[in-house]
Amino acid sequence: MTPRPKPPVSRRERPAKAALSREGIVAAAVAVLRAEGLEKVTMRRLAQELDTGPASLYVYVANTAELHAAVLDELLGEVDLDTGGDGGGDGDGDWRDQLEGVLSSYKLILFAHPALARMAVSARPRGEHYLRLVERLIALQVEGGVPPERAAWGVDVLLLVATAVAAEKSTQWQSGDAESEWDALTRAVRELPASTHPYLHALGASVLGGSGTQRSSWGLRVVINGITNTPVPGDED
Amino acid sequence: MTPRPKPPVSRRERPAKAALSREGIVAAAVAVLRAEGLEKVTMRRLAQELDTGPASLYVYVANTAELHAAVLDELLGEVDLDTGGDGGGDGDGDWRDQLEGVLSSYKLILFAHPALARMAVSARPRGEHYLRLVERLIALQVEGGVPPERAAWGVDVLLLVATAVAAEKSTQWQSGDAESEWDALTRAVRELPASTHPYLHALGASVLGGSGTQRSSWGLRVVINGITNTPVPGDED
DNA sequence: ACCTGAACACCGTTCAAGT
DNA sequence: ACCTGAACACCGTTCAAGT
Repeated sequence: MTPRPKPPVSRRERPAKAALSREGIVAAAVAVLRAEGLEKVTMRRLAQELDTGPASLYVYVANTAELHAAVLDELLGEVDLDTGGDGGGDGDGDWRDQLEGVLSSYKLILFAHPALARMAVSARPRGEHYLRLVERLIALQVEGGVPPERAAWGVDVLLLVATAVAAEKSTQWQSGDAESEWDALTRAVRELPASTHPYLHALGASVLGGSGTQRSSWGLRVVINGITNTPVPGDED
Repeated sequence: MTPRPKPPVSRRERPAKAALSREGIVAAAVAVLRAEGLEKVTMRRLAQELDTGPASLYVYVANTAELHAAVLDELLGEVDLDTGGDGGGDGDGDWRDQLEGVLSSYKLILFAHPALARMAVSARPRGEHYLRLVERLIALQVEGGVPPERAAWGVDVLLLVATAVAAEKSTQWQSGDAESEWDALTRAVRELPASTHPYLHALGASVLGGSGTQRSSWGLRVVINGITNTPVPGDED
């Protein structure tokens, strides 16, 4: 709680006054992200971190949004593409489990960075690590028997759900008053008159985003099952 | 393109110097939202609109996030809960169509307000209009034969997808250079080597969020079909 | 080319002081 | 109680000027 001023991040990575470069800027951004969160990854703060003025960064980076996107792609390099399923070397675990595994690895990264997940929902990344992930997700589906075009549509929904779940859950734990907020919601929903809101009255606040992990993995399975059961306009399964 | 200063929104609704109130603040916020977008719905701007200082608003509203949430719930009052299906009076159109109809009405509102959709992904609303929508979505599922508890979990995923699709699509059209951005992405994906990215190479950029309406309604059907095919931990269908 | 100081046009939120 | 002026501590981005 003591708000004493923090020292600049990672003095070691910046020995003297290194020349500016896109890579350097992104690296500094990742460092600040890890240490203090995306809110602090601002042009002004980064400039300070790199011993220059904010204007200088605009030579290498178009704007803040582009910078944040680059940061996300950097982190996406850590997604484990070969997890899930039987985990053995011959790689024929159930493709659904593997799909879930990869997406869980993706979610884990976003869980650690709420604000990044939020960003990813609206501004779809397109960096190399992201494309690698997309390729893998399509491959797993096709190996599982999903027609390629449907798999291509499917990857959109899969990533959408995984990203949105991360964006949602993460902000839930973030605000300190999570406990009392939840109590308040529970009470409010339970007090809804059964006459106008029979289901909410009966089911209670558990409706609105309950127990985390279980629900979110159910959500992924819903999408996977949905994909295998829903032909796109061109195919008939 | 001429950036001449805009006059205050809706001079008529604010005849003299009305007393402050939560309702008044939210109403002013909605007016500014409609006229200039959520980015302009700031404490300072609203204070100016209401002829006072920003500090005064904090008597009625905890912070900017809470204000934005209230604005969203206000708009959600316009969701059409009885659309889709056969549209006739006896109301027994297919429940899936009705579900799609209601969610489309929800999406339409979010499409008009990109920034609001973005917000809704991470900070789930809990206002009265939102709860009405949730109740309706559960009811439609249960009428269609989905076990109540599963329907409760399902409504989460349905709203997640609808909201995220709106958040995503809307920001896509927003940036003026949408056309050239899209071309650039297409080229980049097509140029990926077939050796490392066989599927992306073959399928092209259409993978990453193609033709809008068709895809997003497919996404909703995927979730609906997924729900009917995926039992939750407690039930066996 | 690349880099920068300084400025423009904003933010959210708090707090002591007033009514 | 309710309201406010003024301040604190920030933002992104541009642009003319320098090297």
